[in-house]
Amino acid sequence: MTELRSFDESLPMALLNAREAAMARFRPLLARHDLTEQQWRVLRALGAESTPVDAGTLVDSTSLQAPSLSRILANLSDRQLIDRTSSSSDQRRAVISLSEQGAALVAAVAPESETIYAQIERQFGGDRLGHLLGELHDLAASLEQPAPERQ
Amino acid sequence: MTELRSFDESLPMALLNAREAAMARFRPLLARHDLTEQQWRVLRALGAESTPVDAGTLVDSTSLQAPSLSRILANLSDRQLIDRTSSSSDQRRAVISLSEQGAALVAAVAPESETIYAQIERQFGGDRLGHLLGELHDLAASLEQPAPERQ
DNA sequence: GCAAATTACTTAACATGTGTAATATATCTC
DNA sequence: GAGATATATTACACATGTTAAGTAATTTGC
Repeated sequence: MTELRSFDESLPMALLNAREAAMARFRPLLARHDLTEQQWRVLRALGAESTPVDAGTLVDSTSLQAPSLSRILANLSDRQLIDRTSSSSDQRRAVISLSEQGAALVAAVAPESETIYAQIERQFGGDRLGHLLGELHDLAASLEQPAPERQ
Repeated sequence: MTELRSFDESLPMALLNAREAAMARFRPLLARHDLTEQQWRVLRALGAESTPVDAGTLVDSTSLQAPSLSRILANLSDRQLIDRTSSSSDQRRAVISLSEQGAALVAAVAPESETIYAQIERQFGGDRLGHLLGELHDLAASLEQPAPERQ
């Protein structure tokens, strides 16, 4: 009989717990600004771009599903945090950018977010955290490769 | 002006992406057995216990909220995957254990899960993965400590 | 140049989950 | 026994995942 590995040895559970613990630090900040995690992911992604992006790009960079993103964009647009137009060369494409208000919100959240991040680095160790980040990226990259056939 | 750290440097995003990548490997397995991630977390937690547990214990071990757990238990109970009684010594306490069917389901999923896990270890390196798990546990542990006051 | 296929995005519908608050019900404390 | 506390469930409002269908714009093949 195959023994199932314990909770502690489960990679998905370890990742979930670590993320939960990290988000617990950030969630109050987002709540103060009436933002869900996903809404913040979108605003953050937009803030990272120097030029307006289309919805497909956002789907990729935020790891959200297209229907979820549509709803979130509608919400952010209602709140006037983003501007939406359509590409002149391809009118199917939505072109999205931070509005002035949206940019101001990102600018307001950023320093608080960095403060929290600095706390985490002090507690866990900056170098150690940097190394962990690298490992997480590598792990995600190898997992995105198809599983090799067993020889 | 505070520059927001890029997506790549964000710990929550890195954890989310890594978890997504990992779950992508496991999700088809769960789907074949008509289980959501959370339902599986509960069954797995129950499978790990040698004795029946109460709902509060499950809340802790699965990182689910009590109301979510209640609904999930109702669902699993409808599907006869768990048995629920109440403690004779304290009738507020729900006493939950895997049913015979539930144990059979866990036993059916376990070997497939281990196969997937072994693939991940082959791709990423077993030692490296073990070390990463340790770091994730440590990170979660330090994050669960209250943030120290800045000196 | 036009019908058919494709692409990009949106909308709908449904199930599930989160988060907070309110509600039994049982137990404990005085 | 009255009131406080603990355990679990229920209720509600909302966000998200997922699948499917819909709309409009563009490209392709003839």
